[in-house]
Order: sequence, then structure tokens, then C-alpha cells
Amino acid sequence: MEEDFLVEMDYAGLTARLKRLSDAFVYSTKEFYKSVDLDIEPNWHMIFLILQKNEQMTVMEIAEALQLSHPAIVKLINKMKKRGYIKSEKDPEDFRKYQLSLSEKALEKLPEIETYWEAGNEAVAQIMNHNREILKQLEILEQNIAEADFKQRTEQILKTNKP
Amino acid sequence: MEEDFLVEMDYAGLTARLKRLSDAFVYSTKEFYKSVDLDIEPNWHMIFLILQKNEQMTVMEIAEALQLSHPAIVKLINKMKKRGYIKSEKDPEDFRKYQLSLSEKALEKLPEIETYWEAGNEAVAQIMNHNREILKQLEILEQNIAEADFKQRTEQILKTNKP
DNA sequence: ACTATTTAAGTAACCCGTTACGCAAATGTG
DNA sequence: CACATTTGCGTAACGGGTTACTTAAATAGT
Repeated sequence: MEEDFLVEMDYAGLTARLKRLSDAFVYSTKEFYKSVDLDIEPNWHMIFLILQKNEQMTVMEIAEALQLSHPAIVKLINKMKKRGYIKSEKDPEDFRKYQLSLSEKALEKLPEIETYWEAGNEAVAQIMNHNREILKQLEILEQNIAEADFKQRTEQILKTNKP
Repeated sequence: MEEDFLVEMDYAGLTARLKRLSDAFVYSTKEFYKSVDLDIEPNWHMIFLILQKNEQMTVMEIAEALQLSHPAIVKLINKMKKRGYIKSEKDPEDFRKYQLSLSEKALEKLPEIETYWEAGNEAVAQIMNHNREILKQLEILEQNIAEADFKQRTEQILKTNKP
């Protein structure tokens, strides 16, 4: 077999493996979209879905729902706007906000895109061996980090070891 | 509880969750290093370890061992050089290559850094509930993707569904 | 020996996400 | 009502990684 040093690193390799795996999906998805001539980015998927569910949302609402920082959402939304997938209108009750929603173009293209997403989900299922275990494991990490993150835990451990 | 839309997305949220989790570790580690006044970046860890194991390596060798692209390694190495952690000398047998190794400064600082890494590993173990299951699951995904990546599988599924 | 091909590395152009900062609008408080 | 604080969101500066392209050196092949 081939040697994979990140695997060999064991616990210390976890972070980089998560990133590497995520990238493997992202770049592969990107190429897939290109091959079927779809003018969208992989991670717009989550924006499409959340705006399908909620119709109208603000930047901050999306950021909270996805648990990402607001600048991340701003960037995504700006690109999607530039390509005409997002409609945004000033909130009449709070002029700081813009109510975001899917554009006509987005709604129009969605049916086609959805057939690709369905195939993609099946591909992910295959890669997961049709087993939900990885999702459960991710949830455990997410919850534990929410309780106390890496930095807090590491500092606590050092404090306990020292004296 | 709070709602996490990426979790709700199920299979379609996997990629973004992997990235989000990786980032949670990276940025928390970054802050930890800052708090203990360590002048290194989180993902230099893998470079330090692999050069501790192998003494001398080229950019391509590191890229292969970590299964990352060579430009990724070039960038890491350049930053580490700038901070004085990497020694590089032209390979006398092949002038395209540079043999990379840890500098005196790196070797000097390593003992201290290692105490932090040990605490960090324990923190990761806590976050994993002292259970190796997540590592096994990642290995499954890595292997399945190595056999056929997301794009190939998705195209295959579409081909099978169509006719 | 002398081209043709492969390989090592570096660079450019992108996409992703984060923290830090700034500004304007909304809300709270004396 | 006026001043202070909070909230929404846009931008800048970083750090990470990828693919595509280029250059130079090593290796193949006739």
C-alpha cells in the first residue's frame, strides 16, 4: 500500500485530513459542474437549499443557520448575485438589512440542478458505504467543540499537567 | 437546541461540515499558539513531523507523502523558510531539487513545541471522546474516493439512470 | 551526439473561510 | 430628547488549497 503521512500522524493529522477530504469533494464537484456546463460553485448548494426552505433571509440569518461567519456569506452572496442567482431588496423596516431570495433565473434552473444534486447525493452515499456513521461522528466532534474548543481544552490540559 | 442547517442538509452538508470542522481546529490552534507566544502556523505541524522522521526531503516528496499538491507545499515551505525554520540546500545530483530539512532554530525550539503538541493531542482525544471511530470513518472515505472520486461516481450514476 | 519527453519547482489566478475594523442604522438609557 | 451601545454588513488582510502554465534540468530514444 501507499503511505499516507497524515494517517500516520494519527490524532495530529485529523485537522488536515478533514480539510483534504473536504477539498477532494469541492474540487471534484467543481469539475463535475464544469463537465455538465453548470455555471455554479459547489458551496452555493447550501445557499440554494436554505433559500428554498426559507424564501427570504438576511446575511446574518444565513450566517447563523450555517454557522459560518458573516463575511463568508457576504462573499458567497456577492458572487451569486453577480451571476444572477440572488435577488436582494432593502428591508423596509430596517434599512441596514437586505432581504435575500432566489432569483427567477435560479428558480428556473433549479429543476435541472436538482437532478445533478440527487446523483451527487447518491455518489456521497457510495463513498460513505451507505453508512451514516461518519455523520454521527462529525456531530460528536461538533458538539464537543461547541462545549469547549481546542484552545480551551489544550490550555486546561496544560494547566492540569504543570503544577 | 439550535438548528444547524448543514446537519439538516444531511449527505449534501458533508463537505461543508468537514471544512467547517477543520477550520474550527485551525483557527483555535492559531489562537492557542498566539496565547503561548509560539511563532508558528497550525499546519506547519505536519511539515515539522515529516522532516523529523525523514531528515531531508524535496518539495515533491513531501507533497506525495502528505497527498497535497506541490504548490501547497511550496507555499508552506516558503513561509517556514522566511521564519527560519527550514534549511534548504541544492541537491548536488539533481540541480532542480532542493533538499529541505529542519534548521537549527527549528530543532532548538522543537522540545518546547512538542509539549504543546502533546497537550493538543490530548485535547483532540477529548473532542473525539477518546474513540478512534472518526479516524476509521475518514479512512473509509479516503479509500473510496481513491478508487473513484465524486465526479466519476456522479457521472456513472447519471449514466445508469438516464437510459 | 542531439532532439524529444518527462520531471521538479515556482508563479499566477481562483475559491474558501477567518479575524479585525469601520460605518451607518436601530435600539437603549438617563 | 440626546448620547451611548448594539447590530447588520461590507472590506481588508491573512492563511489554506487547487489547477494551469512556465522554465530549467534530467532522462529517453534514435
